[in-house]
Amino acid sequence: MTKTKGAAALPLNTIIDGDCIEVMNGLPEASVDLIFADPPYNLQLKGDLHRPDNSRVDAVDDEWDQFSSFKAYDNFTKAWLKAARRILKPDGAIWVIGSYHNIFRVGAELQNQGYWILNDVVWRKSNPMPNFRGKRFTNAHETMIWAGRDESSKYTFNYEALKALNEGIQMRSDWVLPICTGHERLKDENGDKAHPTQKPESLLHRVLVGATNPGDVILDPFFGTGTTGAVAKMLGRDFIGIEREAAYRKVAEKRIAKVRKFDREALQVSVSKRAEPRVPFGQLVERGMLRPGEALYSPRGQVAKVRADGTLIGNDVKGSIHQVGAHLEGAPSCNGWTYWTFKQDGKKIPIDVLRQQIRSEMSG
Amino acid sequence: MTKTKGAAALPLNTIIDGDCIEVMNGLPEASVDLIFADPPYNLQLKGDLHRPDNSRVDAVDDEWDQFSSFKAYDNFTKAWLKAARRILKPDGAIWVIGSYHNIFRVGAELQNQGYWILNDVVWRKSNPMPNFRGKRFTNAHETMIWAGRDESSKYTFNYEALKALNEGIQMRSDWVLPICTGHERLKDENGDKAHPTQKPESLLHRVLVGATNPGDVILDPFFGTGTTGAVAKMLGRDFIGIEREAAYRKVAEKRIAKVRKFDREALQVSVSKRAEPRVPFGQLVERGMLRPGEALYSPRGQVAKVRADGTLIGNDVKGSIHQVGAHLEGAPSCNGWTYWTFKQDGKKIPIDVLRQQIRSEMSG
DNA sequence: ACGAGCATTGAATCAGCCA
DNA sequence: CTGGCTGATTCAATGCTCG
Repeated sequence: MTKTKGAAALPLNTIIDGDCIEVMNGLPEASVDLIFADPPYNLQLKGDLHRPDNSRVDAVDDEWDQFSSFKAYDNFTKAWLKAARRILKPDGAIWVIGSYHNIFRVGAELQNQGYWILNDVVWRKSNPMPNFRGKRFTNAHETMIWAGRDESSKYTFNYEALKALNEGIQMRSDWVLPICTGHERLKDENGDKAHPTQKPESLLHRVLVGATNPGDVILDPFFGTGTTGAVAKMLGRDFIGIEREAAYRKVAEKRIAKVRKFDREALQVSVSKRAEPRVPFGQLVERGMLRPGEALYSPRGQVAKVRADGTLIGNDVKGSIHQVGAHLEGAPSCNGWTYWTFKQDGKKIPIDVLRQQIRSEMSG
Repeated sequence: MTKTKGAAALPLNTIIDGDCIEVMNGLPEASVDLIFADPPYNLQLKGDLHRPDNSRVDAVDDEWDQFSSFKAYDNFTKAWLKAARRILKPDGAIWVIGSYHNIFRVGAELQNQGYWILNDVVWRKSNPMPNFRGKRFTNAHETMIWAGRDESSKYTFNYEALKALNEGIQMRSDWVLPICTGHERLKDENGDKAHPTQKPESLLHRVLVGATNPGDVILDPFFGTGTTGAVAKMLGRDFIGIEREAAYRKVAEKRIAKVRKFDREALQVSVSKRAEPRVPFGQLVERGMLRPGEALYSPRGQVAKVRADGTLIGNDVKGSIHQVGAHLEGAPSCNGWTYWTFKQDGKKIPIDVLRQQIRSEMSG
């Protein structure tokens, strides 16, 4: 399955073999909604990371050796973050997960390149491995950085859905979730774990429900055994995976083939009022739900009169329902919809009820 | 009180007026056991922020937190970390606290200079300020980096003391502690907060109990109102504070003068009570214990379907497990946990069983 | 004295559309 | 691109007032 964007096609729901930087550079720019990346953490640079050159002086002391290693890791980080940024849509965003070994370097480079950090999110593991030697704190968390492509990116954030996931309380930057074990943990032919750092599907579920919409394209440049792809498929999103190791690709293919998408009704999530159509106050007057000259009441009993053009006049102040409300309260702003009430059969009813009435007519 | 180290004297238990870099450069090298630093975060705030009730948030807009660019902030960070490293004993260590605005840059520079990161420790705030506009996750944590002066530093780590503080369980890298409020929060003559970012004593208590011994010398280059000094004195450690602002120094002096060593009451502050952890229903969905689209059954056999955000839809009503249950019963409220069952092997099982399962994982 | 209820507050990179 | 207007949005804890 592919989507065309200008001349180039987007290889949706496939796992691409290759180096993620080269592959991303071959994709059309501004074509991806979200990137989720779980880059290598290790600084013991094996063959897979881009070495700067072989100019390492002999008999370097530890400090220089560290510096050269960090330098190589930084070059690698710079390169893939740059390639990632090019293919992100202007309103796209990125998530990167890491530990203290690498996350500070990744975070600094994100900022250097102009990504705009939105939150750092702590994955607090409910069942971490203990520190056996008792020399440090149990390493019980990993850090994710969530950043928009630019400071001005209008990133996707499904606030209400996340609040619902958390039973009505807004979602915090620390998430308590167990590590990936049991049946979810993929095994190879020998019964050993197929990948050393397989992420739990619960983690990706929360990321994708919160930061994407159905039909969005999610790219994972370090696909591994495909947790991102599996959860994207479940949630009715499209994915693009990039992975160089044939063994991981094979496991991921098989895994994702088995996944079934949740049914459409189940994929609907709670939406914010912001997503609902705007109804101008004037429409209530035009429709005769409120009549010119009719009185509206503030919470403290002040009165304003409705005018034919949908403005109010009260206390010598004329203006919109919001402006007059703000003036009466001496507040910088005011939501007139929830501020004003009108009288019906002697009872005071919020004008927002009338707006809801119009909205339900529009949708139904 | 001073200690002599070679020729130079160490100004113990005093607050030094001046720029922290210059002052540290004037201290003898390799003379300090621990540094605790709470540097400016470089918040880069733009306009005003109001709460939904229209009250204005008192932002951290102090002059000392302003930097012209990341480059300027990096130069500042480089300079003070270098000065700090020089005065640390070979087996000394440093703690730095920050948020996503600055901590990645600090962490990368620590690594660049040869400090050896031991843990990143997450301070999870039990009572953070919410995200008022619903545009991001509640910023509910700050990050501390704990690093040895060198890779080879034999740093102090009081494993057993921390385990005791944690009711017999190994201390993890995430600490749940409240922010500094109430009587602990220092006020100026006008009754306003004396410092915009005063840290709680419980935080410093845990750091100092875990990473120093009685008699150790702890230096804080951004002393502020002196939480580090106050807790050091309580715990029988020596401190050196550096602070440029006369107003902060004055408050800190007065505060520390009042502190008595081994204040029992203060010790108890850090021991947290364990309540039964709250488990949101959404977590059952994220973790795959219940799948979106799956049916739940009411006692009278009515059916509702689970959605991806942990809400239910049944009989055209959407909402939490509690709300939909209450609606079906025509009741004002309903405990969804005991109300709903799911089917497993043909048998109906209360969803509360799944919650218990999660709780036992969390505590075990 | 005690409890209910209301006001206050905290390291915050906190809007989006249309003219 | 700017300016102006609409209108969406909060959790935990402390301390004070009032009955």
